[in-house]
Amino acid sequence: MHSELKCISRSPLFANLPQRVKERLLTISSHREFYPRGALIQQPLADADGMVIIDEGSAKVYNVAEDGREKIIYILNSGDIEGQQHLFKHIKNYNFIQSLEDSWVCSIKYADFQGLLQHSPALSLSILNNFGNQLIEIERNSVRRDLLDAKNRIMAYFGDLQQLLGKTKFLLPIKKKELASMLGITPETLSRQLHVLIQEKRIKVTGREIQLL
DNA sequence: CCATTAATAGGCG
DNA sequence: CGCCTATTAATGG
Repeated sequence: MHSELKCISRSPLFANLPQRVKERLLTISSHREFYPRGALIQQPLADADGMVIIDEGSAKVYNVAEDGREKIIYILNSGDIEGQQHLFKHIKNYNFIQSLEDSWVCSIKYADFQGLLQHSPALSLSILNNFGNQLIEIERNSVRRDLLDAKNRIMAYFGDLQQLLGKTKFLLPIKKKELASMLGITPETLSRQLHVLIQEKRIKVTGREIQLL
């Protein structure tokens, strides 16, 4: 058991699977490819018929509009997987995935993975739960975008981080430009609303460090 | 270091 | 609030 097994075990999605299933996963996954900061891990229409797992590092999943503006769909961190939706349907239009820092990435071919799914109820359940969680997150973001103004979207995001990290003081995991893209606002609006929030004594900002008051 | 990118500021619709 | 432009700050090679 070297880094290959860790690569899969590290992901919450696979961590609690029986040992033999993990071992099978190993045989169908490619192991720890290195992507330097800024490298494209996947791009649309590329022949990428696999799921990716971020072993170490982080990446952004995004699309670009005609005018070149990019919209971040979500951020992947260590242990996160992307692309499992294509397990059930082959869609040609993939998103861009770009590493945000030097990262190590594993991948699994759909066909292989599907075969394994049929033999492991535990793995199937694991995938279902992952789908559920992802759906909840997407719905929540969607509601926020529709119902909250920029300032409250920002605070809602900070609230998430607070809950996730258990701290009221934390570093933003991404650049403010990218945060703006995630929240569906412009960097200028983010900058301005942060100032408003500071003046309202609701937060304190030092570079990427956020302190909730 | 310098060059590029990110962040902020101000004006306007 | 988004878009545009100007200026400054941060980054990374």
